Amino acid sequence: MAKRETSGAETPYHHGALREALLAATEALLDEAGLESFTLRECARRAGVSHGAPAHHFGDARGLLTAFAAQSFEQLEARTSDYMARAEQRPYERLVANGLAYLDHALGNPHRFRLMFRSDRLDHADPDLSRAAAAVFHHFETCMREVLEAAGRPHADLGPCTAHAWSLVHGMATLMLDNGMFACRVGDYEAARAMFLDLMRRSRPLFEG
Amino acid sequence: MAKRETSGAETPYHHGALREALLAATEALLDEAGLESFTLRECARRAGVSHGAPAHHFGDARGLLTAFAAQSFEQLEARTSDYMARAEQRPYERLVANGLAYLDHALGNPHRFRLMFRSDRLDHADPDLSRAAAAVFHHFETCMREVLEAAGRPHADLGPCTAHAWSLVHGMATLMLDNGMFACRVGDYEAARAMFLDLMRRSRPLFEG
DNA sequence: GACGATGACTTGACAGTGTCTAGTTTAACT
DNA sequence: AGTTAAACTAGACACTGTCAAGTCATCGTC
Repeated sequence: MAKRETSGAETPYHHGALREALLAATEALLDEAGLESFTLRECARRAGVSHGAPAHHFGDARGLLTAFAAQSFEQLEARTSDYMARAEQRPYERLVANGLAYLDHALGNPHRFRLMFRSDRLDHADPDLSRAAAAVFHHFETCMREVLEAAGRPHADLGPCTAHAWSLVHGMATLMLDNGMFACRVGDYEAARAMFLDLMRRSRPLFEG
Repeated sequence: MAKRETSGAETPYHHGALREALLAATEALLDEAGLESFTLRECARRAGVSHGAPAHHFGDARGLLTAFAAQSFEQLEARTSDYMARAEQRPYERLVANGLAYLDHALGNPHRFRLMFRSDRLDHADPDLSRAAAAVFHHFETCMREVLEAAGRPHADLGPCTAHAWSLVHGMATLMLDNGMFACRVGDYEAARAMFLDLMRRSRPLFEG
């Protein structure tokens, strides 16, 4: 080959922001066709780079997916903060807002949400990922703690109550995504949200005693 | 090639029970290394046939996985019946037994359980799969109906209560499998069962009013 | 300013995959 | 006995992830 392409400034050798470009391509690929049709090579193609380039930034496919999942957890965390800030500032309403953020994140970005819990494709030893995931959990736990304290319930209930609430919202989200059983198809946000709010209303005495 | 192998009865041309052999090989592969390292060709190898043989019985990889998932749902259904038969014959105890069967199935066969909800690898239009999955759900719903009736609660609560209980146990199972968050590692059955029983005890007033 | 060194990226190869097509073997049915 | 259809083999294709080796650009140092 001569030097590069004949024309001038297109496709410089150094991409400059390949890391971000690859993460963006991953997002596009996931949203379009899901994790199963995600391909490292296609990802490189979209970023306009050769198939071997991603290895330099992420090691292998698992590394790229792990980085993307960490980013997704951070987005969830941000959404959670946002919802809680907009909610009525009472403990239970804040908890509900937290759950709603979780649900909306799942239903709004199904493929991204599935990846976040696909332990077989992720490197759970990765510090970024585990930090981001733990942050989401701790946020949730903090909400629950406020609910229990306001209701004067013993601290010993925190673990079980957190497990209960988180299992509930996580189970709902995954069943809605991967099982048609709730008669609430993907995309039917309103029905899903209504169902969640109803369950949270019913569960209230469980947490507030 | 002469006719076949020189020796006599080994590897007859017609396998005789290839369908079952392939399903068994799938089970072995999943249990050993999970869905991600499952391979149609390796599966054929284990069954002692050529790589193209499975297509005749299952069409493609999705078809084989779908058939296996249907079988797994049937196993779950059988386990549920078993647990319920052994339980104390009171509505709530039967409901708890049902949930426990679900949990044990998930924790005892993590890869199989994950596959059952991997909608991207399954053909949900398959009648066997949808029938087997629906059977599990209806079994669950029937349990809940008995609880509500015994407690004299309105029929309108059936939907929400079923959704609640199923989300709870499904969420617990998946979070235990794909997230280390419950500090209850895979294999720590007793802690998981204890946690589930505790949550079901706490939730009792929610369902019995 | 020349110059190593180092990171960013390309290129080609390799083993492996799922699926397709065409061909071969066997059993079953007239 | 001869035909038909099912069960299975064998080879090809396009594609994948990863690896090794090479090329290109930039940056700090003399």
